[in-house]
Amino acid sequence: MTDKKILPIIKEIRIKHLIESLVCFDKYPYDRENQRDCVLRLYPDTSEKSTFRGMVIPSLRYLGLIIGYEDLIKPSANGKLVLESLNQNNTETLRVFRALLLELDDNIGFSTMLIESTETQGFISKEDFFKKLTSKIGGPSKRQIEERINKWLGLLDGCGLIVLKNKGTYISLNNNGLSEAKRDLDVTSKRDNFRAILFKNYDLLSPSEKAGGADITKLRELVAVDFYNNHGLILTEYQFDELLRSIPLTSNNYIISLGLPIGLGGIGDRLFKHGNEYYKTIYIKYSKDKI
DNA sequence: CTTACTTCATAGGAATCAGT
DNA sequence: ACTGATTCCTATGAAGTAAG
Repeated sequence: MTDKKILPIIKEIRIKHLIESLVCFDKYPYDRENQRDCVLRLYPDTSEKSTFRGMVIPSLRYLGLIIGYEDLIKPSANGKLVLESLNQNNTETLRVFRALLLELDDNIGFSTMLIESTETQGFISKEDFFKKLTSKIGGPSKRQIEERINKWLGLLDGCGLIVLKNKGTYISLNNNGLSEAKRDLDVTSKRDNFRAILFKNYDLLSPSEKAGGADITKLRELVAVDFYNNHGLILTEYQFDELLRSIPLTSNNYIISLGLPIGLGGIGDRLFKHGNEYYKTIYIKYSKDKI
């Protein structure tokens, strides 16, 4: 039984292009035509098929920055974090990118392997690293596997988690970036505030947004942005789900009920897994509302 | 008109290509 | 050999169509 990881191919790894494209998806949510035209302006003299569909959409989706398909594409909550960081400065945007990327990377284990590989010399040659990886990364062909690894390393380099030296033939860790990202991904500092911030943002929703239960997708976004703007903390979607699962659904003060997707209702949303079920909406009832 | 089947068009992702 | 762009493949679903 092979437990080889399948590493997706990320065609577009230039952070600048990724971010500017993401801005397009944010500027025109659920408006494919304008999203396309906006993105194509970033790639002059290229076709929709090659850049918009061939590069930008798959890349942003793999990176978890957009959700939905076809006419229902918009930024994810993680994508919103990146977009919010644009109000700050470039350093800050890279910080958000690093944290999100390191979280994704944990599924593949690059950084873990790199930490092990570089502890004696401080670096590892790309050749040696490839040898280490080929037994762990699956793919259709050697060349494809190498391209995927190279793209991923390029991303890690571009956001400051690693440093590619000597034209990329040597890899070393960017210890500052890596430790900052690890701190940013530490969930303990977020645990205490989570319930209060969740409830606060739930309460802020309009009655129509709460009718029939509030969209968990929407709350993920609001809560993450609140954590970021008001506390400087990076709460990823994964962490939101983890924390939401960790709070009791009933207490003396409130009752939380989760709603299943109805019909096609879940399309364009990332559903919330709790137990063995996937939920779309959340409804909170406070005990002071009791009749 | 409805139904059951076929064809067509499109999107997304995988793989390959081309200029430097 | 790299980097950026293009082409290829396949699933999905819309549109078309002919028989009942």
